[in-house]
Amino acid sequence: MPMCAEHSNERLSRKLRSAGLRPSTARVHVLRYLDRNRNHPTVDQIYRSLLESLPGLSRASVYNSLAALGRAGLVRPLAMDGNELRYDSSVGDHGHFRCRGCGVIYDFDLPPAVSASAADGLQGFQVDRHDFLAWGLCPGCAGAGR
Amino acid sequence: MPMCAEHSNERLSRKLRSAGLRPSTARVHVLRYLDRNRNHPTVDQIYRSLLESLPGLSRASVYNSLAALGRAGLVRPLAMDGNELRYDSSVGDHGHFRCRGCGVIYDFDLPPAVSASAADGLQGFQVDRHDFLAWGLCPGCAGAGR
DNA sequence: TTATAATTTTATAACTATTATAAATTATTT
DNA sequence: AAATAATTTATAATAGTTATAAAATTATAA
Repeated sequence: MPMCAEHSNERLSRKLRSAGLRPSTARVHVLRYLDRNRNHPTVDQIYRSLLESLPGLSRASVYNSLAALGRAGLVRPLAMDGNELRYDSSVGDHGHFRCRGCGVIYDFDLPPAVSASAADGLQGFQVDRHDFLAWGLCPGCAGAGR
Repeated sequence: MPMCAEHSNERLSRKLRSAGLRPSTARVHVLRYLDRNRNHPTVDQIYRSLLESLPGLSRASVYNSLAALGRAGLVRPLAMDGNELRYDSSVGDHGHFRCRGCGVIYDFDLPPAVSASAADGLQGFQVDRHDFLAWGLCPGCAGAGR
């Protein structure tokens, strides 16, 4: 049974090219990692994981790739606290909830009306991107009484 | 005509006490600064400005004060990019828009329905706080054709 | 009021995430 | 295949934040 790595690479390369980006090794791997890991990883998590299959990969290259992917709209950054930046490959309209108990960041659906009516308060502004962020306790941690 | 500095201090001290915080010099000054500067200042901006009237003030003290004020719900942190943290003394429900042209962060009203219906997607979650963030170009910068 | 305890601040150092730089490499174009 | 442009690497520098211990302040109790 053949591995489909080449096919997957081809698909990702095409995705990068059609977004106007060269499909460099680092970019393909970063994009694939984010496609497969929908848990909003930090830059460090991405770097450490890719390093196993790409010895010699540099942190700067991961930062560069993420910045390029972000500019192209293929991924989006997520800053829920001041320090570390996380990345999300789900580009569709959804919000983010961070649990202060377990630290997990959950995606949640935004009714289309939310984004639309938020825009009502932004007449005359040109909105490139938006996000609805919430903090608190997830059902599990709330039940555990934290 | 008398200055009202003492009155102002008294008011802020009471505000701190009723929030369960000791009205230390640093906290009073940080809170007053945020009350008067609604432009979402960075920690560094707060520190540098207070240093003029409070020589000897340390950065750590500003960080400590802001953390205490944040826990008490008197101010709220705002992270619109990965690096620097800003603070907002408007605790009411509103969103934030950052212009990539001039860098200004604008407040905008959120129709009450927005927060309510966003909560629909968070059944079972206990939401402590939330924020609607948007990025793009403000009317002025959009007009200037950036 | 004085003594005691708890909290807060200061000064400093350490840490972490990110950005900048220049040389080497890689990909694209001619 | 050679030339050009873009990307990556390795390293250093920067910036923002957190940790630590001693000193100072504030609150509580005698």
